[in-house]
Amino acid sequence: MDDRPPPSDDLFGSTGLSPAAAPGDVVSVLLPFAVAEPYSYRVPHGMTVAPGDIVEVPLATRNVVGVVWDDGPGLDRSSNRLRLIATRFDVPPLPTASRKFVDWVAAYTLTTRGMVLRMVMRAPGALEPETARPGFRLAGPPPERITPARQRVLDLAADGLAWSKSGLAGAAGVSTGVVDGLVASGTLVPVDIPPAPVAVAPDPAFAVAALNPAQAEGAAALRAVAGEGFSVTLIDGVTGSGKTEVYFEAVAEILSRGGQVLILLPEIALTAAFLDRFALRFGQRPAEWHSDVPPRIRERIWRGVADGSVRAVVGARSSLFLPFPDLRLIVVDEEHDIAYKQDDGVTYNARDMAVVRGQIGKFPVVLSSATPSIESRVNADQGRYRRIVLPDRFAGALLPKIAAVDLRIDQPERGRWLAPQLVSAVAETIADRGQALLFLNRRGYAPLTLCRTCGHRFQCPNCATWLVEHRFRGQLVCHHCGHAERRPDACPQCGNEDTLVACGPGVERLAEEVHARFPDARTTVLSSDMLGGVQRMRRELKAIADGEADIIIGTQLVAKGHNFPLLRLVGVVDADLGLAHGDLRAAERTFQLLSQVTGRAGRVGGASRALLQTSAPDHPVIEAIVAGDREAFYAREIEERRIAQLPPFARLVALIVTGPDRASARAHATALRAAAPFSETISVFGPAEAPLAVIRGQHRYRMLLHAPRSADVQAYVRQWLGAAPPPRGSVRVQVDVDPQSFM
DNA sequence: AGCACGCCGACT
DNA sequence: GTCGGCGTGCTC
Repeated sequence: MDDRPPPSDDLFGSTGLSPAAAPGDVVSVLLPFAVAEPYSYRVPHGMTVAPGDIVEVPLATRNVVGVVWDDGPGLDRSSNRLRLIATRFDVPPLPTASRKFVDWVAAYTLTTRGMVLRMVMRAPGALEPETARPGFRLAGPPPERITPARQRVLDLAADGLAWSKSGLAGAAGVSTGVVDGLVASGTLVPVDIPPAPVAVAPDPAFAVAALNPAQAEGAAALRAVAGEGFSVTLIDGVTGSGKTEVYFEAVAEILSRGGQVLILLPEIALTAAFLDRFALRFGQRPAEWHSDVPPRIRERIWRGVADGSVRAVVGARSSLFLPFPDLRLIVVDEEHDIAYKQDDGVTYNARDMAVVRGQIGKFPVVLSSATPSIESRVNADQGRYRRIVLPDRFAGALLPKIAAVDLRIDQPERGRWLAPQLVSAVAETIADRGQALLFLNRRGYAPLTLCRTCGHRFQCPNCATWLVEHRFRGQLVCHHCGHAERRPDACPQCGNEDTLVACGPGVERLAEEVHARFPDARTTVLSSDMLGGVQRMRRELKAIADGEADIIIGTQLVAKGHNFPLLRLVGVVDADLGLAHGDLRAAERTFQLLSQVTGRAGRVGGASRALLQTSAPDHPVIEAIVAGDREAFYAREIEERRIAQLPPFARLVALIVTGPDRASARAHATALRAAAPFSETISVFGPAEAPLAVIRGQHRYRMLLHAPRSADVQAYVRQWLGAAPPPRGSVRVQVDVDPQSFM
């Protein structure tokens, strides 16, 4: 996102304060699913409603939850057939800012407002009043017969507080029958236990951090903008420079003024450690919001956010849609991360939408990254965003020395993946009691399995992809749809045994080589498909931090935020991996990933180094990483984007046509292309079969729309889709505004 | 989102 | 010959 116009009221029609609607009046109600527009309902006797009120309305044969919207009545057919609102929930109304945000996101992403509202209404139970838990309190006369068990219960209940039955029995070491007996005798009386608060207000003064001069300057700048309406600030500092401490000061400022804050993180896996870090600074954990939070807790957080009692939320991109009545700051951590752009039914980029939410709510937005996205960097360079640069590593930690290993000269042996130079570096490091990290962004054992006799390759039955061998599990797995099959002993095509060969390396295969080369080293493999889930992962990370491993082998996830204090060497096994396909952001992503993973080394004390195995040591991305010259990378990449008129110097929209067979997808894509309106400035490319031609049995064709920054691409696409024949059968058209990838 | 309506395989 | 699979379409 960049300089596109701020959300303006005329985008949504009437947004002025609508008066409460009285019985007999007709109001618009937006429903949380893919209906195009709000429906009209009549307000029944004895009820008044206003925009934002959450209501239950009849729809066909059942009742559904919806939100009274700001639109005027939209139905022109005889209004005496309108149905009545069934109930109005006794919960705070959805704030005006949230409603404007829903409208804006829908208009920008070209989805229906209902689909966006669905992302707001993701805690259905939150609308019911919170049920108090039944409990008991000491109040009545002592029982006629006193026993040792009864006495223990009474001693505990003497505090006069409300106890749950099981809690009281458990603490007294008796069965719940003893408690029942005391209830029967009237000694204990039933009371409601009020629900525990889902999050305690953080204390902005709990543990104020000691900041270095650069951090202090940044923190002061952020505190200054904290009350000044909308702005965007990019905190740009290398890994370990203390960006979090700086934006925590902005968080503290807002908390001390009584506002709500939201911190977005790209990955759920990172939140646990982050919550602890937040608690160290603010004395309390913030509320946590992502898809793995259990439904009960989700409901309570949703309610707490809506009533203003939850003051700080840390969450995934979906937390942008929580019903904050008084949000005054959003921080987007690791703002460059592509995890912010995804499909939750609506294709949106949470970083960009956070900026929009700030514009609507008139509060500051902070973007933080060691490797900012090209978009954010350009916005900062052109003065649209404030930029805070943190140049140094904190507490004297040094940046690692980085060198390339030229695989054309220093070749690994056949069937091996580590070049002699990297092998000796690992040997030296572990001999010296340091840890070595080998990074390979490929899960499993081998990315392709083929038959040496007949050439058969194992392909996914649902996708146009090769199956990846996972040897520990004995399976061949598709990384796109999850299809898994047992790895056979014989080739399914020619029937020959012992003829299947694995091609290329994955982390499992790399581990095999490491075990062979360093049989005495303690080796750990970290991969997102690791058995044992989050718990196991947390244990492994702690074990590594405690020095219980010598060599760590990992995929992408080791690059992200985890701190390995003993790490002395990072080896990137295939630095060229991300540069292979001609994606728009291939160079940017590779730069970011390599910066992050090499930044794992030497965070605290001690000399450290990183080695990048590459067949293209003179590639600009590799050169920039080796030279430690971020600015060279940014300057060059920004200039290339400008010359090629690619984002952020132009706008792109992808249209993806999917169908159950190649012919139907292709036919509709062709028909759609023919309907594209003529434009002097907007060009449409394609359709072409997508690089991933089939996913989950869906055949895919892509078109790409290219427009100048000033163009209203949404209006163009809306007109285009309106002019095109509607897709028939199970053909679908997916619109992706600002696509991140061309796959 | 649900729920009904509508056209093609395995059963009492 | 029916029961029912879920593909498609509609709900103020």
